[in-house]
Amino acid sequence: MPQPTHTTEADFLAAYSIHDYPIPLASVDVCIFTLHEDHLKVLCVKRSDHPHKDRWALAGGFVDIRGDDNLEATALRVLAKKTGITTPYLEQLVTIGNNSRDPRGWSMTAVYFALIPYVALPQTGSEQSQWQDITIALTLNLAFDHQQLLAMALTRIRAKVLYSLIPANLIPAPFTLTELQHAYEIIMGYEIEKKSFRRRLEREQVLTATGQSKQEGAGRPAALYTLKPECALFNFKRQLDSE
Amino acid sequence: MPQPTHTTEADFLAAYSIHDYPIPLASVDVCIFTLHEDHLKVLCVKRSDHPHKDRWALAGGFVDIRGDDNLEATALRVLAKKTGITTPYLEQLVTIGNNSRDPRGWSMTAVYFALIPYVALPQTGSEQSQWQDITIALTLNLAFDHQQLLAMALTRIRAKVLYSLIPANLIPAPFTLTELQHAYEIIMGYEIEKKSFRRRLEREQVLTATGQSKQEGAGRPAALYTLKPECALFNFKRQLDSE
DNA sequence: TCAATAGTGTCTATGAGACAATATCTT
DNA sequence: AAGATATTGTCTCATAGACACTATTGA
Repeated sequence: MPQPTHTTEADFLAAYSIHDYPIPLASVDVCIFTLHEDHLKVLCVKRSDHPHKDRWALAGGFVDIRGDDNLEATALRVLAKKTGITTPYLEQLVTIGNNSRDPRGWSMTAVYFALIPYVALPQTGSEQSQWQDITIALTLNLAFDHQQLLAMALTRIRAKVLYSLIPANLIPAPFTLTELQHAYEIIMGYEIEKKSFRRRLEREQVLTATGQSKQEGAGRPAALYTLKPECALFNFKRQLDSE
Repeated sequence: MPQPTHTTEADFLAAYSIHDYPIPLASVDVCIFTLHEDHLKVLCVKRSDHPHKDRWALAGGFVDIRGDDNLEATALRVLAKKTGITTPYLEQLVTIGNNSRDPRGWSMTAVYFALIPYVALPQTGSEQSQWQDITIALTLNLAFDHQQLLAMALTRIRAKVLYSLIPANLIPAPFTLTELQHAYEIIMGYEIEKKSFRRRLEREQVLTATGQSKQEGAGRPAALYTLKPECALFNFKRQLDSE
């Protein structure tokens, strides 16, 4: 790709056009997770248009370089459109770029995952979106490479659950310690020791007691807590047993 | 962005042009690390052209959608061009996309870091590349947002050194346990206990003894090992103390 | 009082840190 | 033998798991 030589940067930029070279499509896909009725769910969208019309897919969209200040803004726009939620836990998972994932051409997608407390989905626009149980979603033959992206997101979440506080982002606050532990157990797929679980939280002082309590049927009321905002990204140094 | 409706996917794709919408520039940047003379070094390139002409930068380049099968191929191409190395440890770090990082326009870059044993740099082409000591590199006022990218790469590596085998990728194989431990210590910035270090390696059986040994001046010869290929991505469950 | 749920006490097991002791080289 | 470097033995400490025990509520 030979280029003329320019004396100043301004000179160079004035002559520069991105259309001199073909460039990839740029998109963002978001695995939006929540917990509902004792199951981990992911938001799936029924595609209303080509390509892969009428197949289920993850939430996603092209980067709008006029409207989106940055990649995260694209992710938040996609998320807000589908769920109405504007302050999720949002983490970049991976970026995939190749010529085979999208029939429209060489495509580069930044994949994020978002964790939110359950909300009923507003059905906006022509695309139908739905919370799908994870085990179901993995059998839906999702569009593009979304099956693999979802699998990667699950792998990441199941790794992080062992040493982070991410499940706190999947349930409404305030929550009881039992509710929080239950969120961990649903993601992990097995039960953990109540005492170990509480000891870690206590030792690291990552929760705030609201002073309120909540009663589950009969039995002693449980204290309610919130996650300290400054501890949202806290990582324990030692992991829980991986079964 | 209104679009006509198409009956079939083939119909849709035939009418599709990526130039209907403006899209970001797509690039890959690579923090190439090595260990040399008891220091962690990063490969820096003196930019021979605008923008940021004559400033130091990380290795990087635009995605070539005709030549690169995928993003990793772009990273490997950049790496091979600068170092001649084709089989590095290569890990995706983060992807940054915004309108401010590159004066040429909205730019999306997938950032990788590569870990390689030291090699003298072939000086190919017009751009001068050099191994820079990390502490120096952080003061070079790198081009674009490369200062931040380098800082992120360092953060990632210093986190992973506590529970992974990544330092083994920075030294030539085979290596002695003392050499490997030294690689860890350079990255960590403090010394660790020989016994703990060796115990972990022994317990997890992640190294292969070559049967050879190597003598460092006077003193007992040290056994030589290589990293088992299938353990390249092994993670210890517990971390070393973070000082 | 009993059932149910929340919360605690405490013993064991694992694996990291500390550091002393032993082994195998060169000079 | 002395000095240097490699390798191992073993005690201590921190933290997770197991599990029994106590606490507080409604019926």
